[in-house]
Amino acid sequence: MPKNCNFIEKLREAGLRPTKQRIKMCEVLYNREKTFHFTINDLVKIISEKMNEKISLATVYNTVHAFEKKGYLKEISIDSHKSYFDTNTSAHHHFFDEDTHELIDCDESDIDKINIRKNIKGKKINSVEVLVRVASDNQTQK
Amino acid sequence: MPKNCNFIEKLREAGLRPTKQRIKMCEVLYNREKTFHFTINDLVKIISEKMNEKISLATVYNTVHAFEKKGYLKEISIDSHKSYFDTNTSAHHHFFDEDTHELIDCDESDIDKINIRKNIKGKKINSVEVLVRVASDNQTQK
DNA sequence: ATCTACATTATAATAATTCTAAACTATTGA
DNA sequence: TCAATAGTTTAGAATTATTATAATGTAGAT
Repeated sequence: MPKNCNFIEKLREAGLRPTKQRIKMCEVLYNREKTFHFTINDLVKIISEKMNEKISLATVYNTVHAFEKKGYLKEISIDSHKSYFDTNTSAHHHFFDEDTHELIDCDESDIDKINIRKNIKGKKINSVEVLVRVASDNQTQK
Repeated sequence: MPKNCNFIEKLREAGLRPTKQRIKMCEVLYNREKTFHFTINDLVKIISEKMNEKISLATVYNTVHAFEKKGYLKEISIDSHKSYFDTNTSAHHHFFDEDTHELIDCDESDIDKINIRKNIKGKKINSVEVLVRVASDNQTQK
């Protein structure tokens, strides 16, 4: 399958030049079954492991932010010490595993629609997101 | 009112020595009507404005983290670029004003109880928190 | 093929936070 | 009351994450 053609298209649509580095990053981010959650560090590590050519750290930062601005990535705030990004850019909820520091997407069906009873005058709601923190249940360990 | 006695007690209860700096920080944080949301920078600024004696930046970091560990403060993740802390340490929801970068607590009554339909095996839920991002409603400006 | 605007790169700069080690202080108990 | 000691504060250094810079490289248009 000529997979890269899709990425070249995708980049062009956003007005981003399809450079070697950006296509490489698309492959890492979007050639996946499931949505992908990562930190910049994770991404640099994956790229430097998977790819033969090297990529500059600055390019990874630039490209992630360019993708974010174009709506190809979404930043998730869970932990003020780490910036997570998500390839699922729709509004959705998350589980966060406090043992492994892993993020898990929620399906629409996992959480009922949230009803907000309060209004802040002159303000409209941009998003409503739930974070469910989980950790190993030591009760079952016995 | 001998307000500081309470803070000395509060610190002792947590096994923290009631030093001048810690009592000072308690005054800034807890002599308030409403819960207080702040960044370390905010706090340093407030202390250096309100107090006559100076306090070291390292002490503010140390003390905030000590208070957090003892459950006197809670860290809130909204923005990966800023660490917010909250004097309300109970599990509760927030509005975040994207214009002013201000955090607002939700009352219990503002948001219906969240029903989580998904289970992650071997994991128990530690907390469920909602973040409602709001911004100025330009529709009404007209 | 050449030009131009945009990208990439290594490195420097900045910002936030943590570490270090010396000086200080609250508590303990003689 | 007065050391002893264990915890605390402090300034500044070190570390880490991120952004800026400026030179070089490259995609796309002519």
